[in-house]
Amino acid sequence: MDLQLADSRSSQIPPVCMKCGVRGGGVCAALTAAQLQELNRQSARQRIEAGTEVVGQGEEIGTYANIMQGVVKLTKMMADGRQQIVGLQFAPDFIGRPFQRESTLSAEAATDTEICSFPRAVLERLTERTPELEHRLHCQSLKELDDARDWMLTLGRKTAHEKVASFLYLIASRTHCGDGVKSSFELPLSRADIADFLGLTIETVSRQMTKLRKDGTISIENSRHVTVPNMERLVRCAGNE
Amino acid sequence: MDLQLADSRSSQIPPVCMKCGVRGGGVCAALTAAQLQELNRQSARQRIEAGTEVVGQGEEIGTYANIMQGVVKLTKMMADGRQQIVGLQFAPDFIGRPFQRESTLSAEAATDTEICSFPRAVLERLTERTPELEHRLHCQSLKELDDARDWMLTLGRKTAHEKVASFLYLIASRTHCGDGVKSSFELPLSRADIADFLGLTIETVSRQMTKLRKDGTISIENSRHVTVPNMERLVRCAGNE
DNA sequence: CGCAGGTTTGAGGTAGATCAATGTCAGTGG
DNA sequence: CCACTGACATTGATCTACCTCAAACCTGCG
Repeated sequence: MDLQLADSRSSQIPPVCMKCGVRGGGVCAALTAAQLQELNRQSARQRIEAGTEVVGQGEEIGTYANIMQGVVKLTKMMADGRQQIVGLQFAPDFIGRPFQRESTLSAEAATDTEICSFPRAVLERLTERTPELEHRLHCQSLKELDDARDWMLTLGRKTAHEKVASFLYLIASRTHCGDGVKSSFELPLSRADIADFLGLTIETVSRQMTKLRKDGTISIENSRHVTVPNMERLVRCAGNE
Repeated sequence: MDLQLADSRSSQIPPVCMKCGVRGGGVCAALTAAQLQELNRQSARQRIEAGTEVVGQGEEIGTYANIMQGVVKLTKMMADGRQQIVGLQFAPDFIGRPFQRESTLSAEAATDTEICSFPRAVLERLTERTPELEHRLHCQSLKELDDARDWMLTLGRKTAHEKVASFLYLIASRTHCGDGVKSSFELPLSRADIADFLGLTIETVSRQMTKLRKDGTISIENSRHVTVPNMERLVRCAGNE
């Protein structure tokens, strides 16, 4: 034990962690009360406005973070400005690429977001001592890898129609309010972001959305709010049969 | 120590492992001699012909494996037969998705391949006891994730010309024979596979290859053997500036 | 009201798909 | 040695899904 504090408070879970809605689901669940104390001493809850960058492509990684609320998009950009969203993260996901000094992508808040961030070094120290923490991080990496590969199939082999349906299905399943048949939700992304996620243009996204609306597959309350009367039908449109 | 054997031989690295060319680079490097013994008792070296499936999409995962030689492609298939390669693995990569019963993709030998395979349960038992092993697996997952995300940019935002150049560059860098300027290599994939990797058709791949040849960016000895006189030029074609 | 940011709609062009033919090369058997 | 076969690759002609460019349309806001 290289923890200096040994009084009774050191074994209490910090109040902010007690209140944290995502502690059970996030990587913090792997930590003891004492470790949470240690982490907590160097972490900061932050509100981040939509559109703000958390880490930049090519920048040194200074901090990691947990998402407490909101949606964060991971994007890659080419030298000429073409852009691709390569991942969407929701609470209680962990943001950051362990074991690497420089980020190969940029992380940006898609919606107004709350994160709990802490210095790189603190997490790495904890990871070395806590196999369960590395296990949690590993599981998250594997989940992200599964997501990425699913999306590669979408990007490489689906039509624009199927891509847009796949996207709506993805958001519906992450936001999961509804009864399994019907579903209604806010889109966390603008049309431009959706286009960057699907490898399409804004116009094509828009056209496919109106096509799905005219089909009756979805209805659009306003450009950000969508409801799906019959989920199975959307799944069929997405090509997942 | 729940290891039963305690004689001197139990602390020797098994002969087959001593001869193994990839032990240093693969996940086995995390294991003690005793653990290698344990793993070795249940593992099998296998030669696998090009085109043979190792695990199938939707099948239960029975075994994991290390690639000793050759190239393995990871593919996803839609219900109607459309297909996408979502990853290429080279020696000494580990094949398998830890902590999951059923495979969401299929792994198939792209070239004639040698693997060292072992039952799922053995690896999982070792992982629980050996944080260093999980760390190695974690690092491999992260590397695969980086690769997947790089490729998402390629799939979503690059032109057919750039895609083919990116593929050639990828193979050149993995095969790394050459001096950094010039490079010459065997393609481990048929035109059909390349098309499935790039989200294109065979015909488009072929046309872009001949275009690159007529440019002088590459020369094609035979359909499988390519040489790149100037690597930087290929990189420029790939859109990586 | 007018203006700005995001979204939709329209007209026309093009990269890449599709369909079909031809070419190449390693076997195989006469 | 040369014809025949089958798998794979290239080439050509046409078609279409998606892009590009341009205009109109919200919705909120000073």
